Amino acid sequence: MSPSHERRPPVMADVATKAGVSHQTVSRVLNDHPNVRAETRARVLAAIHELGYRRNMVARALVTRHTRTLGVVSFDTTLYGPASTVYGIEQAARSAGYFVSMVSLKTIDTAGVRDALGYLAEQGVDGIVVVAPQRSAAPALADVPTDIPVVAVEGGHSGDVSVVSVDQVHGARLATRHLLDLGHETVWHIGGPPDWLEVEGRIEGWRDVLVAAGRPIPEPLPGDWSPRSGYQAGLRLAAVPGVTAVFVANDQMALGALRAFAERGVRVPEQISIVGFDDIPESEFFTPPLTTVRQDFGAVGRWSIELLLRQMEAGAEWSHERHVVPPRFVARASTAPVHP
Amino acid sequence: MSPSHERRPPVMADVATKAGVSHQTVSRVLNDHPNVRAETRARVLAAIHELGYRRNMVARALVTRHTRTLGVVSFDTTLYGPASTVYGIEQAARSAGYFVSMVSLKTIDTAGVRDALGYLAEQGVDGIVVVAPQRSAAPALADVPTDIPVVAVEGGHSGDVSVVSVDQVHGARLATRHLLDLGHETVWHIGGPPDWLEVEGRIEGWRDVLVAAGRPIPEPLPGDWSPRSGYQAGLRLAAVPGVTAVFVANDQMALGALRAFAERGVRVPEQISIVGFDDIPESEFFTPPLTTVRQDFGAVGRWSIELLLRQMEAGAEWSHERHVVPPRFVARASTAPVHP
DNA sequence: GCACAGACTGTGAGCGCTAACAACACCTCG
DNA sequence: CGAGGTGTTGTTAGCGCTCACAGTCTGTGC
Repeated sequence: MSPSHERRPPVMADVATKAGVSHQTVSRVLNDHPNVRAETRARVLAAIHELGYRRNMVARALVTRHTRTLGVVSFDTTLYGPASTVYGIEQAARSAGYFVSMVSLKTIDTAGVRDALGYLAEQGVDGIVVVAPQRSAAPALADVPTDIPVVAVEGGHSGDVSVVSVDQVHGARLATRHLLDLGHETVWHIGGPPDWLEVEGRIEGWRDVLVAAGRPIPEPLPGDWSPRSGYQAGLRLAAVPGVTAVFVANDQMALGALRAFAERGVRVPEQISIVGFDDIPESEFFTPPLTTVRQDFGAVGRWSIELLLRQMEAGAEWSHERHVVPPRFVARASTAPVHP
Repeated sequence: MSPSHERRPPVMADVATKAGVSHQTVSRVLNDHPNVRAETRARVLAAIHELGYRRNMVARALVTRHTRTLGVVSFDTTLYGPASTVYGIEQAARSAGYFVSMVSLKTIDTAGVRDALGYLAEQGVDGIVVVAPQRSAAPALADVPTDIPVVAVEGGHSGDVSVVSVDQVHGARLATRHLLDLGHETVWHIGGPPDWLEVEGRIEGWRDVLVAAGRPIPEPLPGDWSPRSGYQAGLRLAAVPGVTAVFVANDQMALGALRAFAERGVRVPEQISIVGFDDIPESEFFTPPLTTVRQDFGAVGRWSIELLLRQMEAGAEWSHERHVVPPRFVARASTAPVHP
């Protein structure tokens, strides 16, 4: 009831009074303005400490017109890839002095992305990173509020935004070529969910190599990134005679396939060679340790912030940039020369 | 140069002018105030649409004194547990109409947590969830700014904050008892990093059951959650004669141990039984599929928001609450009766 | 001794919004 | 028919901060 009871946190004016200066001088101390006498600064600092004063960034943002907050829109941050990317983004943002406001979408559709961007814009974020690897996210990026910089991660080539991505095609080529080099006649493929751009890139690279080598191109098996879908595809593959090499679109599905083969008594790599994609921390300890293609998600996160900050500095006269992070082939024990 | 060139986004006053009303009426429309004539509302809405107006939430927050943003402090969101928890938090927060501002710490020390809390407080978040499973995080929670509600996930009993956690002790008991029930003389343990509260809980539960059954208590082997550390511990265990059952503090280390045993020619579960903890999506497809204890991270996330919101509503006269999420034992193929 | 630069500090306005109150129209009812 | 609601709108005053500008107080050079 009594207003004295619910005492409000101290504001700049309180500090000023206590230190015997004007609120403006307090502001100068807080913003490291050069023209403040050392003795005055000390007095202000003491008052701040004594009162437990904390600057109200909301009021500051209202006048400076920037919040030092970046928005991140992502999809299922439970998956290792997005989680690592977002982690990289967050670290890079914070070391550049920015906060991160997260929106994780349950499903990626144009409306969802559009809404998320709208919310973030209302919040006044200074820039946005969209980790939206699905094709259907692209249209939403097209009509983003023009006054706020956006970087897409693994996004489409939707003209108007900067993009950071891993060279999926190249990664798939490395995997496929490795298998052909081991003497396999052809390579089967377990793919990811259809709408994903990465999935298309991996199929493209895989197909390229087979075509160039004049090998038969088996129909890719469908998957959804989950170990279970890899397991089911593996079961089907185990029943197909003559399969000796499989390129799987991610490590988790590769794990499922490994399990399926183990159950069917198909020995890896003696009878079938498997290559995954991602190089999750577990892959090295699969049975057998998985040969795979590493994506440097941390680098993707860092680069997305790098491009975003550049774009924020440049302002309007900014030409959109594209950065490609190279994948790296990691040979382990799940592949072997074809046994005659 | 010309100020007309860089046109500012429209503000409430622009909408008001266009609709021929006062800015206050626009505000009323935006806030769903009942007392606005339908015809007026329509005119305002039209003006908003036409101008592409978006409310400035920063200005709004300055006067309402809340931002509709929740802060989340977490540790290494690359790990499955924290990632899933944070995901659950984010979803629950958003469906309650809140944004989430993330801070992921690289290392958890008191200073780091304190800083993170300070930053978030400056940002004006309405509440904070701290996913800080280490003992060293507790002191920082003690001196959190008193005016802002905080919920700790897997945190210590640091008196002053609400806590959501999984019953680690119970989970460990389930795992250990299962192994004893299968006829194993005793159960070895590969533990997590020392500072973690969960680690202590799991050791406690494991030891309890062994003590109650009057079994010998082997020295726990150290680990750091990584598959590699599990692998190394597994290698050491494979060299110890008479080991028939191991309870591993998480699934990733269990994977490493599985790998170590495979390399040493120790068959699982025929010669050694293994139980993990967490039930990550991969566990079901390990070789062999891992018997483990499931933690419902999604529920943890949802509950933490639930408690936080309650606390925010209650305000000062709030007594701190504790919610415990039960773990669930999941039997699979990595355990078997001891072979005589 | 006075003009003048330079260092330091204070004053006023305003960012875009909401809350509180005032004002007005229109109705109802004794 | 005037007192008193009730619905609808406008006016004013901040929220806590920074920016632009105006002082004040030195010290320096001629």
